[in-house]
Amino acid sequence: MTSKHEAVSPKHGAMIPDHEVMTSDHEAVSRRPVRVRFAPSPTGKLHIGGARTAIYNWAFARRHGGAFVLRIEDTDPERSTPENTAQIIRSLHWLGLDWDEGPERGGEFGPYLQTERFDSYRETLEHLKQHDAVYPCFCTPEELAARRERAMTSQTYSGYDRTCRSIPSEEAAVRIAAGEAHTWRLKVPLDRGPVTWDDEVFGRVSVPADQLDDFILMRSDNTPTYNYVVVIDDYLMQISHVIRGDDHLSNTPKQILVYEALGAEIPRFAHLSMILGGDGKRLSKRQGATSVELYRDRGYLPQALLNYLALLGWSLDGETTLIDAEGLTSNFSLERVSKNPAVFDKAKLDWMNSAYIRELGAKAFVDWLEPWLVDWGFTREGRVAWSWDADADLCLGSAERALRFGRPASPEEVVADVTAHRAWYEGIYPLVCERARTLAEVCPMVAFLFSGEAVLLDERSMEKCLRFEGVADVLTRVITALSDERLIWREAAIEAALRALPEELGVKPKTLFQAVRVAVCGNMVSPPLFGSLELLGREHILTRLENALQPSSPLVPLSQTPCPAPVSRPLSSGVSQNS
RNA sequence: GCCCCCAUAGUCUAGCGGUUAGGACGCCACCCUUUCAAGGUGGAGGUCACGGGUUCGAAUCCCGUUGGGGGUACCA
Repeated sequence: MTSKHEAVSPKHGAMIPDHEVMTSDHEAVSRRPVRVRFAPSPTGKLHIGGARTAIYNWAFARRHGGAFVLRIEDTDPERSTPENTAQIIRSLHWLGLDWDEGPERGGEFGPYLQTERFDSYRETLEHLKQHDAVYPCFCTPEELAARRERAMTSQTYSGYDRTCRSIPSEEAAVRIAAGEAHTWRLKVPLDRGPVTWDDEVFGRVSVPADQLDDFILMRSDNTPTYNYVVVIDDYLMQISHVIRGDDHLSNTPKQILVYEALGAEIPRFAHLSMILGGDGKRLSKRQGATSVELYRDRGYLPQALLNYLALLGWSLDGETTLIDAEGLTSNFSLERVSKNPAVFDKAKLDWMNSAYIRELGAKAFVDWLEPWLVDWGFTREGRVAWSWDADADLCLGSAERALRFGRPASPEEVVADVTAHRAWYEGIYPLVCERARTLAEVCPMVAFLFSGEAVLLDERSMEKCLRFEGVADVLTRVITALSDERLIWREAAIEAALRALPEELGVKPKTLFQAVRVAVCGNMVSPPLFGSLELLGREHILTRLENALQPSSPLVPLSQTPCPAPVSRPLSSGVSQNS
């Protein structure tokens, strides 16, 4: 770094005259090898905004054949945990992102945990001391706070007043030697004009010189501050483009000053506007789900979340709404990143997720569904029944209102069943693929397939579809038709066998089919009837139809004592989506 | 207080001096239909935040105002 000290002009940005040229994507990547990083601090789970930042970095790196680095900013010992780091990495993997360098993976610019890089920060500080770019400050936090408050009320505050900057270096050395507590501050050049850079997203940004503060690089406990370490790391890791949240926009001029003090080449900056909640405020836990993990647990597919987040603040052409990882990595550009803060719209995510479910295919669908089947304890043996309370909306998939009866299968039993009857489970896909918006909705939608010979009948549905003059005749005739040994138990054949009946019985098709639907599925809203009949099997169908003939016992002969609904998946993490 | 940034229908966006302001989600209607969906067709919804300029012509360029966001820490 010493050799570069004189090499770079402090007015780095001024060398390129034309604003347009600077913001063009081509120019942005032609300067040096593309190396970008995502640098979360492990103080919580991967936030939806962080995920988008990661996606943009990743897509940018892949698009330009550059390197994508994962760096963990764990310098805050109070809030950082290894568990959070592991969790963030898991979420990034789940989203389908991969990186070239990072913790666990390694790389030639490591280590990638900031807590393992303290030596670099101290070494660099020595370098800055030698170049007279920093000075020790003996002001105590209390003094600083008092002065700040005073200046603030007189409306003149613009950073540290530089009291200690005028202390002669000999005197400072003596005080340090005597053990006096001190921090190290950046000596901002007094004759420095405004700090200006050309942001890849925001364009030219300029901050007046008098706002530039001699901020602290090294605390009195000899630990470095964020605005210092981020520069050292980006510099040492040879990051070419810093793509990050717009909450760092105001930090950028400070950081540029550190680059200049170092004589280091200044990377390109691209700031991403915030993601807001429905109330127009910054997305926070109060407004609903904010972590990637929570979306996974709510039944969203990573492809859908990736797609949604990618388009929340970036557009390919203003027309494209569905774009996969491949499309993203071959088309992403910072030029088309929006400056506007974006409101997170769950309804659009839901739509997108349903679009991806429709494209999943039966095989992949079962893979995704298996954990949910485990949570609900569903096996073909059919020992569980579900019901929804009468006030629940008559729509598919309202798991929160579910009551469970019977004895759910153990996870091992479920997995074994899915493995043994793969084809049968794949048969669920066509029943739900055009109906389910999330994986979480699937199990309640097809619960009637897992209660064996019986099903819980919804009161309102019985009222509407099963209580009419002649219902017994209708169901009896259906039973006869379906009992026919010659009937091949396939969807098409079942349909053919039943199609003729309404006319024969002199009832409307709807009357007959809805009666069968309620008797078999327990509800007047259900997946397609004939496919459901095929999957359930002739025996159970006939039993259920006969049960429906008994007006006195509309409910199943299963235990009618509810047992607790599953908690690990659909109802996990309890935060309600009230936005 | 001071500094920086932003502003196109409820939401995400296209637009980069001349368009009937385009697309998507959501919403409404109709078609399809045994339910719910999906699909198809059509529709409502924008004084392009407001006010001044520049220009023959402004959503687009400039200046104010308002509103929102961020920063202003020995947090990151």
